[in-house]
Amino acid sequence: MDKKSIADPKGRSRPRVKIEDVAREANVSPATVSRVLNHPGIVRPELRDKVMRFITDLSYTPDSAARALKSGRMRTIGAIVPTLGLGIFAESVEALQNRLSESGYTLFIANSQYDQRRELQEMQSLIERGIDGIVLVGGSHGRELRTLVEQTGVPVITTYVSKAGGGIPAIGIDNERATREMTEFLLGLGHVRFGAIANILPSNDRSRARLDGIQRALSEAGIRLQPTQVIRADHSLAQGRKALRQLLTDHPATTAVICTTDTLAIGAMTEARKMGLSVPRAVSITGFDDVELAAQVDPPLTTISIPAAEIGRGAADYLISAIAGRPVPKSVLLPYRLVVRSSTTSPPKADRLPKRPR
Amino acid sequence: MDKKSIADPKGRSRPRVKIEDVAREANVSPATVSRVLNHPGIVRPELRDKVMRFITDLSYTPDSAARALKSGRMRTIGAIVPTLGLGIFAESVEALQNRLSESGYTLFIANSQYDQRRELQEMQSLIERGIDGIVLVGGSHGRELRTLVEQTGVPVITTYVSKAGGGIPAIGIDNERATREMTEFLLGLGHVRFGAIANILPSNDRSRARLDGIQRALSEAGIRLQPTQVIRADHSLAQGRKALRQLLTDHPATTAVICTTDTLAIGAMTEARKMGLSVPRAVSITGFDDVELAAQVDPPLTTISIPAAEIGRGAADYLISAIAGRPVPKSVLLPYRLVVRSSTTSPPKADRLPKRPR
DNA sequence: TTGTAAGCGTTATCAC
DNA sequence: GTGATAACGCTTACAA
Repeated sequence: MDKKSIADPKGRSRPRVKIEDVAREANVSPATVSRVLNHPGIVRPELRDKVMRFITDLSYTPDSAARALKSGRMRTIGAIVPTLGLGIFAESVEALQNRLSESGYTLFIANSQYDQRRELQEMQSLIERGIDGIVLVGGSHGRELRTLVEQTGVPVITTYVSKAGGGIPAIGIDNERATREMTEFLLGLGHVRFGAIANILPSNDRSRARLDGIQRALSEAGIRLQPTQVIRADHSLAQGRKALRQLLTDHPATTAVICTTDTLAIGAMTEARKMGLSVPRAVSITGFDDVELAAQVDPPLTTISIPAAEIGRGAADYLISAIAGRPVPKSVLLPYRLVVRSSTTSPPKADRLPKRPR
Repeated sequence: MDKKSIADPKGRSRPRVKIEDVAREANVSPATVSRVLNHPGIVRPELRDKVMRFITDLSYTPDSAARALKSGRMRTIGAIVPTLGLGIFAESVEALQNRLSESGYTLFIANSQYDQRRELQEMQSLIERGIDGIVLVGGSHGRELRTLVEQTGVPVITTYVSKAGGGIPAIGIDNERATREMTEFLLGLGHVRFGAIANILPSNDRSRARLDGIQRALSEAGIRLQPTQVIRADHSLAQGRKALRQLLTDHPATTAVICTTDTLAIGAMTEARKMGLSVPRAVSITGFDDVELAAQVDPPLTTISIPAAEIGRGAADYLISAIAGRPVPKSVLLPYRLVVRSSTTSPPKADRLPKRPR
């Protein structure tokens, strides 16, 4: 019951110092102390300095609950990511958090486990907590979430994609364009027998877009990917391995395998080697994300590098502006980068001309 | 200025529904509504149900700021981790978050970048926000942080270690014992020429303890590790590679390399292969953490598996109990597990007997 | 068991 | 430019 007290060195607890205490010591009104803190410009410099001294002397810190109650702002941002276990999300979240704390905001983090129902729940819980803004990942979110956003008017931004449904602004890359470029790169190398490994989930529109990019580039080149040339997999190394084995069992002539994430690609490379296939000589493999490991595996992985930290910072800046009522862009398109390493090369000579094996 | 309002479908904004609105509709006093929410047991069942109906009908949600102001509890926990980029932390944090949200708590996450000053700053900022409890990683935290904890009386628990300084309770494993066991395992295999790769930082007592365990087991076996047999490295694959190269350049006869994390070990394995050394035939390499990748690399890595999710859940349970004033354990020791895979074997015959090369 | 009313610590609208 | 004062929405003695 000794609400908001501070235990002093001897264990006794004294009450938290409040604005009134500072006011009394400094011989001013609480209102002035509040002004010193919130609108320093409108108070006489000498008085302001004096008050400031007492604030630091008494080590007064405003009660955030009272402040929030009065002002309606919690100075708090929420982020809902599919999982923290992916280095790529972690990097954005760290950048987001760092940028926010520079501006006096604190970050709530929730994870949805790639489940739209959980995402909605977490969103509701954040809104109930009076969150000032929300960061989401990807553009597929279900109608309920979108109406929740509209009804509450909370500023929301979605990340890793270049556009999201329902008028939600986005910051990220053009996933489809990126894999299209990757595919064109492989086509340029002379590949004609492709396979794709994708972690498709209803809530994962990044992967969906990446797969679309592959198929689009291929069909523009007159190549149609059969259903069995596209393997769905959960996002893990083990699934990447399994997917590659299945793909090469069904289509042994495949010379290029495009994966929608590095994790899948690295799993696929491991399995290829285990099957006695040299990468890239027998089969070229590509990833997406450019995680730390991608450059370190053997052979180093050809992949798409995405500006994860920049996405986090950009999301922070967007929300801070939106909350302050400043004008904000509809969405922000960031550049990705095709990083060519050693997991890709031209196909074995015999395969360069489409010579269908019987 | 339309504080806490909700934009209705047409864009007009109506005020947030509050406890008084529910009370009026239900023909009861605000106090009753509050009681229904906070102490359902003490209100007559029929009345309670009736009020509940209005609460859901009006979709009333208590204002958390007002609630916090009045009750002194924010229903919020903070976690300060060195970095989110490590899968092993991410796993604990997710488990922590999931357990907390089951109990109506929300999680603030901050990252310290392995910097004690930043950790202190984040801690202060969390405390100013009226956080109810804090999760830390590791046991080395600087005096200032410890006095802050004592003075404010905020419940704190530290994770991944079995004991922390300054009377802060801990939940985790015995890092030193784990590497001692690992070292004894390698000794049992017949190794006598060891090397260690450790990511030592002042703030990282886990690594310190792990290194101590190695040295202790070795010295009990009559083997002394020379300074050049212990390579310090930052925590990255690239540094693991570099460290291995240096170690084997200075001590080419080394047959066993113990690393304090899987990341370092995997980097070391990559480099060993590049140097033309077979793992484990020429050199055995071990890790620590048992990340997903450890089982997937070639050869699969012998390592120590730590119960990351359990640490997260345990930390949540601890804090929830502590906040509720229930009795809590001084600290919790969790079991680790030595996972023997294929990156370790007996040393080449010639090396089994300590036969010093000139 | 339920209602009344007094704050919780702050900010903002008034006067001065 | 500064000082009273009235909320902000809720919880909890205390009274009924």
